[in-house]
Amino acid sequence: MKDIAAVVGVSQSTVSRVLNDNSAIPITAETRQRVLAAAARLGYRPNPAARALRGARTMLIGAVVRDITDPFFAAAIEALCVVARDHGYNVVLGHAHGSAQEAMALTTVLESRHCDAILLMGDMRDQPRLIEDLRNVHLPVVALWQGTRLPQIPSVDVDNRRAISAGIEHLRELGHTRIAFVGGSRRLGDKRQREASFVARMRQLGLPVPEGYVRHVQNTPGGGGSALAALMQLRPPPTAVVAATDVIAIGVLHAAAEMGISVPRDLSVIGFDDQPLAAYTVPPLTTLRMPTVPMVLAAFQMATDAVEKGGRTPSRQVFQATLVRRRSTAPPR
Amino acid sequence: MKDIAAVVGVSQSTVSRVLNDNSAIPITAETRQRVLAAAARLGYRPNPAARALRGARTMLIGAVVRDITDPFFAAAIEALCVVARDHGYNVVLGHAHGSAQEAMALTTVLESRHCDAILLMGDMRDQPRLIEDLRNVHLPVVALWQGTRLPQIPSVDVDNRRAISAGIEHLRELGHTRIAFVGGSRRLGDKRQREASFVARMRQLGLPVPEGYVRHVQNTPGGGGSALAALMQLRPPPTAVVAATDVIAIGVLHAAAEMGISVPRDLSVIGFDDQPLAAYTVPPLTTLRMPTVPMVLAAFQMATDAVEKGGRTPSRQVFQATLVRRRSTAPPR
DNA sequence: CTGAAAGCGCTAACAC
DNA sequence: GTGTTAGCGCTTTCAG
Repeated sequence: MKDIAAVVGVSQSTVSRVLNDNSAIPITAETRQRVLAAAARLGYRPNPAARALRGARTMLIGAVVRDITDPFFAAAIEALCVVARDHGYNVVLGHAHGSAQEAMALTTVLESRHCDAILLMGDMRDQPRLIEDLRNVHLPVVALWQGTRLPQIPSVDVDNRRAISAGIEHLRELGHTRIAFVGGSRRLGDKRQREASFVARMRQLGLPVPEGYVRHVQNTPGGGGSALAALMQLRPPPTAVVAATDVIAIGVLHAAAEMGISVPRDLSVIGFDDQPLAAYTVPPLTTLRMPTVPMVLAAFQMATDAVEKGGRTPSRQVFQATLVRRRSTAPPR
Repeated sequence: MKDIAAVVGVSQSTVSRVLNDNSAIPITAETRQRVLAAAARLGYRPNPAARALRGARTMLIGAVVRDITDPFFAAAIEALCVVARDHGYNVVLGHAHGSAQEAMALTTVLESRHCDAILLMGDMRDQPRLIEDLRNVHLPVVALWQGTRLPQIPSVDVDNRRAISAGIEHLRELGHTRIAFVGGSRRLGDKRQREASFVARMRQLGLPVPEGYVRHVQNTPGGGGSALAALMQLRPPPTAVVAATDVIAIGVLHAAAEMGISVPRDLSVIGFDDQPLAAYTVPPLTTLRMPTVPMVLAAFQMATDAVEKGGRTPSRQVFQATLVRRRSTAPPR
């Protein structure tokens, strides 16, 4: 910028004013043109670091995500990228994979001072240090799919209770009574809520939840597969499975095919999320659709509002999931 | 930092030296302790902007990705996150989705001055402006899966020719001769190379490539489905399909099931990438495994080496894909 | 309307 | 061993 000031023969401050379109301070049209021309010619690019130093926003939003492998979160991140870019922001990715590297999470957070705000995607309660750090950092933080209320942190969640109820209702209408649930191994966030909701709702409807009908596995297709293997040993085995996520449901579908169990004839399967591939499984997966884009948008706006207004307004938005009927569910034999 | 200097009663530079573990300049153990204590008490966090202003690295690496929806790229980004964090870096996501918003790509790049280096993931040739910008920016750029040699830009690629040959070879050993190919709609990067390799190799083996046996569709499951529908109208229809990506292959599997075509009995399908879900499709997908993690690591190291050494060393690394035999391929009827 | 100058938080010569 | 000082690139009063 100094260079361009020198070339044009004006002061740096004038250049700054032109380049920032500072409407409060009028500039001669001619000066403006000369500056603009010189800037273009010299290939001037503002240095964000210097701007940031002056207290300007970095236009970066941090996303701390539990597990990027999960296609559901991948889709969420994509949504965030789009939303962010539409608002002139870019996204910085952190991830809090495995509590072993918890110490490293610290670094992630420290580095995140680059950002104007932070989005927590997924439950981070097993990373107390991270949350502690976040509380100290003087940045807006919004929790998405935290699945549990974190004091002082505004959050955007899905109504797991109603969603799971809708899933059970669908199966019940088809005539199922022996319904199993496959949830996450660590009892975290949404998965924990879904499991609790499942048990509560089944009881409420007077449906049995026999020993072994609620399983905890890793949130992977492999996890879903091993859960199904175990479920099919039970006497009597379930005629339907509600999976806590589509990833698990995909594993159930896969394992069923391997075991020669026909879906939906011998077994109905419901997933949760409606991730992009859910419509293309064999058979297509009936699932509870997460309104991912609206949720991400809401979280983003809560975050940027907080950046602009400065204040932290602990609030909470809850979205509803909707049942998508495809062909992995049918009446029991 | 000024505060902590004031509290301890030493100069700012001393504080800086302690906090940066500057071993060249010795500090009294006692002073160090006092500084550290004060820093902890005051909850001091270094301001990265100020550091960056001094010319220090931002420890951010930019990833410009073609399409984050693609689970393959999602996996690649995850790999990058892990690699980056192991080296103290964070990842900034840009994306160049659709050439309509090409102008916006400019912004992405401008913003990317935050970063120490940039990784291009996927072919960006349809975004000439982006590439132009990148050339002007004085940052190390490494292209991953560019699928085409970009002048002056070091790249990491997979050997599409050999991979596709291995796929064809596998089908030929099983006894297939009527083999179709489903590739990307825009003739870009890897997908283009794979298609060209397919045609070349088939000719070389003296196998027919009838009219309509090479299809161009969107890189989505839906694309794979519509391609299969078209292929099955052909007389004679193919007995095997080589898909340019697993995403397309998943769509083919799905469509086959819908159409009552049994895989692998009536049709063999080969994918490309071995994305996480490929092992859990119904039936499990035979595919050409991309060595994603080594490739990402290589690209990351090329980028950071360039950051450290300062020089741009145009170079190119090529990795081999390996055939993973699962159950979507079998001898033709 | 434009210029001069201070300062954002930090580092690195250089001096003591 | 520690303090002083200048300056990274930019914005922003405050004077002209």
